[in-house]
Amino acid sequence: MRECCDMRGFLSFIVLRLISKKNMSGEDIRKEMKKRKGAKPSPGTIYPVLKALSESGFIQEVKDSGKEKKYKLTKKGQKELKAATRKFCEIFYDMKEEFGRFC
Amino acid sequence: MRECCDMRGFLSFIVLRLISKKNMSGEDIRKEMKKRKGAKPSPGTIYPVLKALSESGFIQEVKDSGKEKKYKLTKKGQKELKAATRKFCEIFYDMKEEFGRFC
DNA sequence: CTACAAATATCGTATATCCGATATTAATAT
DNA sequence: ATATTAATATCGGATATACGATATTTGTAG
Repeated sequence: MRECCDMRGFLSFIVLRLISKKNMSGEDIRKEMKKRKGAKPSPGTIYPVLKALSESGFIQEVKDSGKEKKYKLTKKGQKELKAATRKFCEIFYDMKEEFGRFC
Repeated sequence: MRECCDMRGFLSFIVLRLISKKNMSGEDIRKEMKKRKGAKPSPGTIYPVLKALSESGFIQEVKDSGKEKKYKLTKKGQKELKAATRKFCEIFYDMKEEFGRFC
């Protein structure tokens, strides 16, 4: 249901955010996470997420040269991301100060 | 290990943040979540988190009149919150714009 | 065409959220 | 003292992260 406080969609949220900025493959995402966090998520983490997001119709494969499989956001995915962002901000509306201090 | 991208500590993160601002009981936290999200987390969600946080030494019961059991952050909890905030900002450093638009 | 390597896919396992339901505790009202 | 009620605690069950290991696909080099 994910009605109330379910924080379990955060990895999907992050992936959606990344893909929304630039078409990305699983490897692209893993590299970006490494840049941000210092460690790559394991393949067993990222590919199932991509699959689920794809099956939900939020992302879509893009034809591309090379062996990578790039994804782009669908219309549905854009709506989902917007809704998720709103929720995120409702929970963390008071993070602004910390963003100033830590980021 | 929660080394890389484990987003599964977010509820604890939120609870730690709330308690850091004001000593709070489980009910206080549920009410605050309702204010932010429109729905209360179920008791089965919040009390186990409080218990785990307490057993980890991050929060501590405070004597209080009334039937509520208020918690405060411990020194260890303060350190944990600071570290968690830093991690949070590393992942979401590019949320500033959205914070402007949505919050 | 074949070998290689990179990217992707899948599997088994573990833990952290989550919920609803039920039980317990404890302050208060009668 | 007992009943009421709010707060807390616990339980069973579900799903979303996570990992490491293994398998499969696919582009490229030879």
